[in-house]
Amino acid sequence: MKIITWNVNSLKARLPVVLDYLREAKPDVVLLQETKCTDDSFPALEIEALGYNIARHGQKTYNGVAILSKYPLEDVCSGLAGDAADEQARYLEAVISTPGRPVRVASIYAPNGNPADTPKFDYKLQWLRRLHQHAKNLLPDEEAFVLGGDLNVILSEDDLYDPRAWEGDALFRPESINAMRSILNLGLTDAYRACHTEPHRYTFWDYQAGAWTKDHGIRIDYLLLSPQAADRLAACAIDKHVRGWERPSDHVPVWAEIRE
DNA sequence: ATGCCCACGACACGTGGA
Repeated sequence: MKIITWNVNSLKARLPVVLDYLREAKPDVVLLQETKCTDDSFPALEIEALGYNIARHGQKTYNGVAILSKYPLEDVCSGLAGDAADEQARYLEAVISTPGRPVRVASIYAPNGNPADTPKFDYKLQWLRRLHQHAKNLLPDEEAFVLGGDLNVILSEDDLYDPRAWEGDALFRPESINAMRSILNLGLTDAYRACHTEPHRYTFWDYQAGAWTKDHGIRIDYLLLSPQAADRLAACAIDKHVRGWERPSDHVPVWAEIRE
């Protein structure tokens, strides 16, 4: 089963690129972030025409996550537990019902958190703590699960082009790194790092300052696997070439192949 | 040292992204 995660930075603005990519990559499951559209205005027909079932959790203008699947979606649940007052559409979970072994997946859009001396940063850290708690609650069920998305955390200096450029940024603050490490330390596997050790492989390049042509990127999009999913991991890669397409997202897709 | 670019909402530029 080929599962991809992709922050599209507006599904409506990106629809031609998304459809081209789905036709090229033929993923079974797609975890989308920053759809930036309400559930009513989600461009479902064009995506369903390619054979996908859709679960969506959107809001106007900001955030928004969705799951596309060639297999039926079951047990769909929107919103991250731990704060009933949180109205930002950043988490959607479902079970992919295959003829073989099912896989639980989540599409995750963690808060950016900048500027780091404001309540936005506190919200980011609190949100990551809630994600930690939720992952901890899932693990005893011993299911294969894949938490995929834009975690908005740069884990190490191997995952960015220039540490000085990111010093003090909410994506690279020690508190953010520690919050994400504590999630990994529950026993989750960073699928890309399980398959590739070479440094400086990125998933995001800023639109500004020629970041793409200079390869000034960061790695902030992840597929985090439960032990039962990691046992079935066959391959993982970053589809970097998509960043060079016409009107691209600033993020590119990351995919993993999970044996059925 | 800072902004560069892009998307959105609803027309002008402010907000948010990372």
